[in-house]
Amino acid sequence: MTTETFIINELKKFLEKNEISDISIILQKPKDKKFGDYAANIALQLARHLHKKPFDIAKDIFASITVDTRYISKVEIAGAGFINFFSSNDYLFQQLDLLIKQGEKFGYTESGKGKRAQIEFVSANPTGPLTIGHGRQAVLGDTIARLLEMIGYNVTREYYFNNAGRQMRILGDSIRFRYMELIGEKIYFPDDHYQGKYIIDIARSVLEKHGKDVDIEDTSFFAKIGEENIFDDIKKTVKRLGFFFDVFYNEKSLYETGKIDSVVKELGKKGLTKEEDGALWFITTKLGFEQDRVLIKSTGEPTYRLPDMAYHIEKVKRGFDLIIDIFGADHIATFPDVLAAVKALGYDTEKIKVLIHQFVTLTEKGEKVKMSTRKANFVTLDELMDEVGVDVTRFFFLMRHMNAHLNFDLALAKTQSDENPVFYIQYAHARICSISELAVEKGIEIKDDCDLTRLTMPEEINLIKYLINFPTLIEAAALNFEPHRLTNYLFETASLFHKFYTVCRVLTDDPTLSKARLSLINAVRIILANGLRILGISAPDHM
RNA sequence: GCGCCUGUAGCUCAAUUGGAUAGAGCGUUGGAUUCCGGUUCCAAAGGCUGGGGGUUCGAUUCCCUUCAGGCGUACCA
Repeated sequence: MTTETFIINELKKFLEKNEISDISIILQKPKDKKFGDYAANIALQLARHLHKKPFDIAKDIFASITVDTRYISKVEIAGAGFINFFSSNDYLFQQLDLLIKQGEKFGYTESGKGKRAQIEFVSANPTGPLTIGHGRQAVLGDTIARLLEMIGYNVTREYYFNNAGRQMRILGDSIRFRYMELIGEKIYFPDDHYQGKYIIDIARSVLEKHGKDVDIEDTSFFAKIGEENIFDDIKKTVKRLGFFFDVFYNEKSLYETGKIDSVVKELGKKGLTKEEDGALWFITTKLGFEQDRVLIKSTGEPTYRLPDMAYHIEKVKRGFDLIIDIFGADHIATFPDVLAAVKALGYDTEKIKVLIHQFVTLTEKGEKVKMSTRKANFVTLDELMDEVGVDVTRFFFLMRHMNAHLNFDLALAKTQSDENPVFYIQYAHARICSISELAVEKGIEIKDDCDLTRLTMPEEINLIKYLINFPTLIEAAALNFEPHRLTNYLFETASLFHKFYTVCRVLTDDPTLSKARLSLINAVRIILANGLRILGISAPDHM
């Protein structure tokens, strides 16, 4: 049992005794230490209910609580009627011991055990290298997947793509024109085609591999080679970021298996489609939307919407307990009607969570840099990693709430300075490793003779309290899909460690104290390493 | 016009999902090292949480309104 469940049980007893049922007990962790380690606002909640002053209710509750020193050391009433609980040191030491024994396993929980999650992200069509915008999404998606794995989920990382249609024709033509240019033909390169240098590189590779006799009218040949090249690069970029996709889902397969047709038919049966101006429309106005949407253009080509519906139906059918879509803010309007169709056809959309992240604003020397694949004045994800490294790239993308615009100051990111929090955290890890090595040199070894009760300084106790909260934090970050909580937590952990370090010497003349402190910093190292692992960031022994 | 997101210290951002005196980093100013890694630590200054109403014991958080910025508002994806 944890202190938290102990306190909740005590409060429940009070509620049962007074036959109160419609109140949920919420324990908070006060920011200010003088308010204890856990605070209950239950008396304030009950005030209206019982028509009594909160403070008087708090007094009644206070009287009913037994102080079990295995969990708590004291209870206080404060303010208008908060009840504050203080953890006992016995409990802290026991949890610290558990942390050290579990080591790299510490932080795993089981609330998602046996459940399967699918998370779809990046899903960029193969028309160019991944940009910084994709980078934010890639890192967010992978880290959310890692967090879900921490709480027991089995996670499928999925990439959905479309290698047909207008965009691919433009890609094919872009390469074709560059190829013609290379073999000495005079060409006009249209403004709305892909301008990037990578197109010329691909054209050159076509020339090297296939010579000068390629059919220069065959757009689809060039498109196919372009797709292969670009996908190879995308996969390399993703690998470099530190993960891989389990599934690349080709939109085309939805046509081949008849799933697209079946969506059209089913929507038709429900009376949700109509033909107008040669196109087939989805009558979204029947479902409460402002305007109807085109499903199949008058040219006979479907819009993105139709395969998206079929794809999401497939996701539900595949039996996942949790389905996550990550989109950039520019796709904000594209999913409500897709989900509405899925729902209208009788599939459970409750399991689908759509996460929207805001854009990355790239600034260089105070000037905004506009990103566009078509125009090619973008900075690619690879270029960014070349400049600042994988660790900094990942951390920067994760440290902000995804709803907030991310201001990526390229100049600042390029300077690998101490302004960067990732170095601060890694430095703490390296410093601990260094101390531990020195301890070994001095012949100080911890076996089973470590007396944690020697840890009594406020800096030590604060550190322990913060460390043992790690599993709770992971759980919250995972369930809310908020990786930035973990970056903040690790920064704070490093900070508490550095504060401890300046006040408490680890290797002293007192062998039992030294061993206790060595255990403590080992616990810090475990937390930093486990946390960084979840973020996909290295935890170096030396820097 | 309408929809979604955002607005918190000079700058970049937090705030335990409605809690107690709104916190960090950078920057500014001033300090700390005979000793385990100074890429560290301590302190000071800096705020009407964009403005105005409301809901209640209590609001940065929820509701209304207004202002500012971003993204959408396609027979592009």
